[in-house]
Amino acid sequence: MASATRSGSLSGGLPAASGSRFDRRLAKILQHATEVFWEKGYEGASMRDLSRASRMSLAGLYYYFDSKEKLLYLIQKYTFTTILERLRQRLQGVDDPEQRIRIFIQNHVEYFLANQKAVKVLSHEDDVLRNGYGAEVAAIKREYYRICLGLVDELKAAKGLQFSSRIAVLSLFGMMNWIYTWHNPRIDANAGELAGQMGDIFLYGVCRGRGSSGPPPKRVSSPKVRVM
Amino acid sequence: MASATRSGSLSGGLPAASGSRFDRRLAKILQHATEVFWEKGYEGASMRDLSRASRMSLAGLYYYFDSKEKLLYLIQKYTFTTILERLRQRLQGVDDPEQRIRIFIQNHVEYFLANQKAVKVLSHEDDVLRNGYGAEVAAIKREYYRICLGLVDELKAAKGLQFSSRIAVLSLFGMMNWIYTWHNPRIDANAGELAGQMGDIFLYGVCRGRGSSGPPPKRVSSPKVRVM
DNA sequence: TATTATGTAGAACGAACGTTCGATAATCCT
DNA sequence: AGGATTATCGAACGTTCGTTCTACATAATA
Repeated sequence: MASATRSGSLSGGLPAASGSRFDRRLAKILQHATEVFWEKGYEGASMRDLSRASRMSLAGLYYYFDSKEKLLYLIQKYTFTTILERLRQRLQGVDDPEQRIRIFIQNHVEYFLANQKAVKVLSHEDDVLRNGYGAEVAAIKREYYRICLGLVDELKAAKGLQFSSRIAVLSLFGMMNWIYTWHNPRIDANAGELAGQMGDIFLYGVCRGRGSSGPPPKRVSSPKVRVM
Repeated sequence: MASATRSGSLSGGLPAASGSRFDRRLAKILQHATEVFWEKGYEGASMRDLSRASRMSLAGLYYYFDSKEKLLYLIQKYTFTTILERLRQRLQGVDDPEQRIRIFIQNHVEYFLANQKAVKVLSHEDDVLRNGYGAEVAAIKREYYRICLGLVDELKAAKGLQFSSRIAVLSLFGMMNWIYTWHNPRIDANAGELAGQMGDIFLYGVCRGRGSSGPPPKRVSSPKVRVM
C-alpha cells in the first residue's frame, strides 16, 4: 500500500536527490535500474537483475513502483524533462539564430555524454512504453523536436535559406543521438569540442547546401536493384 | 538432425531465394522473423511469436536453425553482407572523391529505406550477439566503417581539408542510421532525394567547417551544470 | 513506551520462456 | 511401389519471468 504516484518531487516536478526518504531511495533505485537497462536492455533485464543491483529484495522494489513498465517511464520522463528544462534556461537572452542552434547542440551533446546510460535507455527503449506512459513521453519528445524545428526556421528566415527543415533537424538528431553507440571517452573529444564540430557540419551544411548560391551539386543516379 | 550450418547458399555466400528447398524455406522464415524482431525487438519476441508468424510449429522451426540467437545472427549477417557487396559494385569505376562519398550515402540510405525492418534489427539489436556470432558481425561492420573512413580521407587529401575523419564519419552514420526511427514514406522524400540532402549537409559541412578558410566559428561556452 | 506508519523480505503464484523428444507426414529416389 | 530421407508436429521439459501475499522489522509519533 504505497508506491509510485506518491513520490513527492520525482513524479511531479524534479530533482530526485532532495526530498523525502522515499524520494531519495527511489532515486537510487532508478539510478541502478538505469545501469541495468543500459547493460541488458529493458526486455532483457529482469526484475531479479534490478533487485540484485539495488541490493533490495524483489518484493521490496514493488514498494516503490508498481510495475517494471512504470519504472522505465519514470527514468525516461525524468531524463527528458531535465534536458528540456536546461535547454530553456540556456536559450534565454540569446538572439542570434546561429548561436541559438549552437546552444541547442551543445546542450544536447553535453547531456548525452554526461548521462550516456540514461540516454541510451531513453533512445533505445523508445517504443516499449504503452498507452498513457508512452503518450506522455512522446509528448515531451515532440515538444523538444518542435523547439529545434523552430530554431532552424529562425535561421532560414534570417539568412533567406531554403531547405527542408524537417530533414535537416532529423539529420541533426541522428548525428547527436548516435553518439552513445560509439563515443569512447579515452579517445574521443569532450562534449564542447564534439558539439562544436557537429555544429560546424550542420550549420555550414545547411547554409551552403541546396537552395543557396553555388552550382547545383551533382547527384547520383540510382540503378535498379533487387531488394531481398 | 539437420539445421543451420547446412544451408547451402545462405550461410556461406548469398542469395537466399534461390537454392535448395531448405534454403528457400529458411529464407522465408528469416523474413518473417525479421518482421517480428522489428515489431517487438529481439528479447521481446518469443519463439512462439515467430512460430505464429511463420505458420510453422515451434518444434518445426528448430529444424532450420538451432537457437534464437543464431537466427538473429543469420539475419544480421545476410543484411550487412548485402549492403557491403552492393557498395563495392557501385564504387567501381568512380574516381571523384566527392562523388564516391555521394555513392556511399546513396547506397546506404537506399538500402535502409527499402529494408527498414531488417535494418532496424541490425542497428537496434547491435550488441545482443555473443562471442563468435557477435565478433563476426562486428568484423563486417568494422570493414564497412573502414571503407567510409577511407572515402573521407580521400576527400580530405584531394581538397586539402583538415578535420577529424572519425567524428565526421560517425556523424554521417548517425544521420543515416537514425532514419529508421522517423521516416514516413507518405510524407518524406524518397531515398534519392534524402541521400542528396544528407550528402549536401555532410559535404558542404566538412568542406567549409573548421580548418578551411573563413572566420573561425563562434562557439558556445559551457556553463557549470549539475548532472543527475 | 506503546502505537501507528513506513519500509523490507521469503516464499510462492501462474504464465511464458527457449528448447528437446519421439512420432508422424510428406517428398524423393530407384 | 517401397524404402530412405526430409520436413513437420504435439506435448512436454526445466527455467525464468513479473507480480503478489503475508509476515516481520524499523522509524516516527504520541
